[in-house]
Amino acid sequence: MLINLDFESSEPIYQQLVFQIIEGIARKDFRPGEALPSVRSLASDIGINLHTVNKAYQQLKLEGFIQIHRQKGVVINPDGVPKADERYKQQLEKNLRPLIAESICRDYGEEEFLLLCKMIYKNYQGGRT
Amino acid sequence: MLINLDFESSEPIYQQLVFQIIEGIARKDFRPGEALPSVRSLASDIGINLHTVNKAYQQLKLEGFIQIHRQKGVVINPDGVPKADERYKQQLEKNLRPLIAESICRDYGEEEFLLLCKMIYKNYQGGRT
Amino acid sequence: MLINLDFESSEPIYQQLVFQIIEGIARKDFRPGEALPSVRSLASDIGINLHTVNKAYQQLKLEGFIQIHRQKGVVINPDGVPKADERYKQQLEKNLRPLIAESICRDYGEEEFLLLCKMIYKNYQGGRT
Amino acid sequence: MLINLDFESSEPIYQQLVFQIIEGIARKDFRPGEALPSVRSLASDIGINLHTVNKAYQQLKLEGFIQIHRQKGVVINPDGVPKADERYKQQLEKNLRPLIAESICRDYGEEEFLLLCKMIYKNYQGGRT
DNA sequence: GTGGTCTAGACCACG
DNA sequence: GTGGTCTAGACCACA
Repeated sequence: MLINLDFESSEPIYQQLVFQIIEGIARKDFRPGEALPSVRSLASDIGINLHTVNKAYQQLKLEGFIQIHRQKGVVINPDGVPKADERYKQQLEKNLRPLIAESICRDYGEEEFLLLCKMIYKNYQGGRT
Repeated sequence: MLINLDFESSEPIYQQLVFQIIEGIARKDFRPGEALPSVRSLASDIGINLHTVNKAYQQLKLEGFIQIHRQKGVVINPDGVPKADERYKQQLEKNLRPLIAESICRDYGEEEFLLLCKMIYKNYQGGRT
Repeated sequence: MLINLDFESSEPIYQQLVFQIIEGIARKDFRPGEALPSVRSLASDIGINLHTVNKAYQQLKLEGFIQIHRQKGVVINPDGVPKADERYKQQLEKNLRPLIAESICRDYGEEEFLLLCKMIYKNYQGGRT
Repeated sequence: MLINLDFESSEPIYQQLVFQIIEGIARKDFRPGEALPSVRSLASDIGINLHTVNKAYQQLKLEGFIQIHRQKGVVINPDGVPKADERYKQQLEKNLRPLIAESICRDYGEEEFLLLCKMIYKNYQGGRT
């Protein structure tokens, strides 16, 4: 399990961790039902506090990515991640708008932008490396 | 000038302000060379702290969107916004990755995603409303 | 004997087990004097730890629902469950208060609430299914 | 603001706190838009750690009871608490079932049970004392 | 001064 | 051994 944190970044560590795990799921490094390391072991592995890991796990649980079983530890949601609903789409649009607005200002054309997206998509769909 | 702030959001107010102005430029509500309200007047207009407006303006200046002159006040950069450079593209990709990774997890297909982007592009290119 | 456990729930398994058995008594699936499976057999039936079943049985014994005999095994209390006493009523009120307070906040009216209670009562009094 | 915590109870302090505030809203001690004490001041007032108060506030925020404004502090949701939805009703039923099942076992009749509920309802609707 | 984040260390319930 | 809870103390971004 590869976790790549940037301790210099202003992005909270727990959020970076959340994203790294989501990325792992997208890349199919983690399959539904697969176990994740315990709070403690992951924390010591990457050298951060267990509460930080716990916060990331709690958020992933809230969003339906993982399940936390008492004492059995943490597993990727065996039923798969909840599908995109209306709320998610609105959130996604809200997140995309600033990126696109700035791209327009900087003359970064629509074609280039879409190409970049496709490139990232392809990057994930390469599957387990 | 329409400024739409969400005081309940976890997004800092100064960042919301930064984005609203960038959006205005993208939508061509603000043209190069056009004047923006002074820190004081904008702050009192939307009922927020001077420092908050100032922080937003400073960031916009740093990124080349505006110029701040002691006498002439604040104007949209007459030379236009700096074009997208390599650094910007990397930053953009870094911002897009989490959005795309989560979309994949949620079965929100590439086509839909690209369609959403196009819609937002079209939305901005409608021009001055 | 139908036992329905939710291993993802934050409610401890032994408490779920306790409640399932209480529910069985309320529904008259279990009659006074009737035998319950031994700790061992129940544990292996539902695939949980011996200690977990034991903890549930101990709690049921403490509250007077069952009797545990070294030889005869576990039986539903032949004298019936102890009647509601003052202590029980206070406990019940303490448990109901949060539910009712939240219902009020959420505009879930008293009539609806009482109707829901009646429905649950009726549901149990249907008798052995 | 009266907060009554039982430090002996097995119920987590933060949950007791959550309930006390919900109770305050139900009793109309707290009106929509009204400010709540800051995390720090409430923590020192009742002699607990600020993180414990924070956890309670975060949960109340998640459930829509309060809003947390950056730096402006905490206020009761001005739009009122979200109405009871289907999910809430199911949760409520799930919480009521064990209470009712045990009542049936203990010969605590339906009439008495409903009377107790009504009593609690009346108790809250007395309004601000 | 406010909430957000992170660290550190401790105890407990659970299985 | 696991997650859940609580405490304590620190720094930072925000307004």
